[in-house]
Amino acid sequence: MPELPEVEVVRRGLERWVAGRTVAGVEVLHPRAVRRHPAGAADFAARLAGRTLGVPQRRGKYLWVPLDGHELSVLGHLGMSGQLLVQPEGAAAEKHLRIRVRFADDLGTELRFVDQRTFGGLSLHESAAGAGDGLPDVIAHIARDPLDPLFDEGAYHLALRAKRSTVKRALLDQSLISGVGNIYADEALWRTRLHYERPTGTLTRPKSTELLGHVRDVMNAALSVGGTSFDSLYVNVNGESGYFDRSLDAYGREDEPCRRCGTPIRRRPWMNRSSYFCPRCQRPPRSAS
DNA sequence: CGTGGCCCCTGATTGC
DNA sequence: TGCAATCAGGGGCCAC
Repeated sequence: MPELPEVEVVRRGLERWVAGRTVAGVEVLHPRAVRRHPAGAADFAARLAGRTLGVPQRRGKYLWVPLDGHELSVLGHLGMSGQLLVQPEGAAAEKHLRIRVRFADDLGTELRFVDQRTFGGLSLHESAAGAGDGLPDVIAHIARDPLDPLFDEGAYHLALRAKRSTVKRALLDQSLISGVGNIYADEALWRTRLHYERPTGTLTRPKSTELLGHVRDVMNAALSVGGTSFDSLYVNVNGESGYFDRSLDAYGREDEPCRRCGTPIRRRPWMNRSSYFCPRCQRPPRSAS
């Protein structure tokens, strides 16, 4: 489940259902699910067993759970199709169940990492130097996300202007601003009336500020209704869908009328994905088609 | 060095 | 019905 709002929904679910619990045993059912764990599946399982889970944290689309002592954290990324589910111990295995975490208590539930496309995974990492929240060292280069109180807006604007790139690429650059993916990038650009290929160097400070405001607004709105779910692939830890798909203005609305001007929304192939935009509200820059 | 292109994987859907 | 092509909320890696 991809972008910031969906990952935050999962983080909250983990905080409620697994924080404070002690791991009894771990089963890795697919090696790709722990490929970011350098020492391999057996080491991952062995080092997690017996540890107590702290309060889950998130930066952008990454989430991590500090272990007791806080020198080590479980890092998770959902990729395109990953799910973290809290299931009854006896529930039938999901088709794409990759990792199972059993607990040493009698609550009767376990944590499952389910991932159809195996782009996501779990791994164990040391905490970055000076990070009190157990931030794993391997994601120290990921920028703070726009909902983080410590997000440095001034530095963000400067870095954005310095890029020799286009605005949507910059929004998706997780080292510049994290948590934004294809859906919320298109939504924020629509709200700001910006074309996705607008060169970053031509953005004025007010326009850049407006775009950032829309990124925050659309993410907060999505978060308040449980995120965006088109299908059962994108659910919270209890398997429930969010409702923000009903509120999307651009993403997935090809040929449907723009809610501002009625012009049909267009879809263009872009970076092995798609960009959705209103051809009237979001005029392309001179150099682009 | 940044930047852009390609690849990793499985499954649903569409078109011939 | 069958098969190929296309597409999907991500990011790492590697040529330029």
